[in-house]
Amino acid sequence: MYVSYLLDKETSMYPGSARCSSNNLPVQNFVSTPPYSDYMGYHHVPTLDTHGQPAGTWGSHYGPQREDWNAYGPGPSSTVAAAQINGSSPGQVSYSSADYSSLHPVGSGGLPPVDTINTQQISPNSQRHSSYEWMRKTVQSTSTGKTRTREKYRVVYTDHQRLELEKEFHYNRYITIRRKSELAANLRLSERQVKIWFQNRRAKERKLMKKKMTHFDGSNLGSMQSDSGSVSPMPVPDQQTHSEMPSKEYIPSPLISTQVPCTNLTFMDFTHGS
DNA sequence: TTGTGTTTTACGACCTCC
DNA sequence: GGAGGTCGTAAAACACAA
Repeated sequence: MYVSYLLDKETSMYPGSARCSSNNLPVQNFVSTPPYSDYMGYHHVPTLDTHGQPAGTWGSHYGPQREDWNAYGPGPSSTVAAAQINGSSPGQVSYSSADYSSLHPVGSGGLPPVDTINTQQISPNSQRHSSYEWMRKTVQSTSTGKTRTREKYRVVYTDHQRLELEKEFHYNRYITIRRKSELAANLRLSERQVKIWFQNRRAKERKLMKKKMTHFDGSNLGSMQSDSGSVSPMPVPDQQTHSEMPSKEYIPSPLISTQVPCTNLTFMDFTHGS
């Protein structure tokens, strides 16, 4: 299944990375336990607790929501860094998909003030996060002349954030407005970040499928062909027709297997529980 | 340690739909 | 017109070979 793939990927991808080594809990816990044995049949049931932890503290380890990070101050970056590296781990917490918004209304949860987080103290990557000086600077794109503030440019999501996003992605590749709002609130991300993450994730999937198709082109393409002879490994939404795009009131279907493509790398056994 | 390739966030341009 | 889609791309973050 993909989540285990993700986790395996994560552990192999960041064997000694700040993400893993600093989080202490999330990834290690995920991997050391049976790969989401209780997650195999992920159906978005409200009682789902992927970590065997009582849901209820979701998001408490994340800083304030970063929607546009109004002042572009040091807070958000240190927040994310803190979320990644703080001994308090997102992995300790879990959420119940359907009801976590009620459990954790936005802005609640006793989130620690961002400015109370000492990034130098908590970050093994302190060489990266220790100074705010670089954040104050503005990056000037040489080709376009566009400017971006560095702290705005890119943050690294925690393993936990990414895991939850992946889970949601497995449930449905197109997130509803409501779920986006819930997820954003509970992951301490902005809705925009969640939206963009899904966009990027779909792009990644298309890229992988394209890569796969080019691989099959030279080998056993025949096995990928449908009865009509057309190659349709996955229902890629047509940009022109948006045939796969959800309507604004799109209701996610629990029939994941009919919506989520199966590749040997990604979406496997998601509805079969083993 | 360093150079290089890949992945991950984030954005802009452009499109369709409501 | 706004929201959200894809596509292309920038650049940080990361992995890994030399």
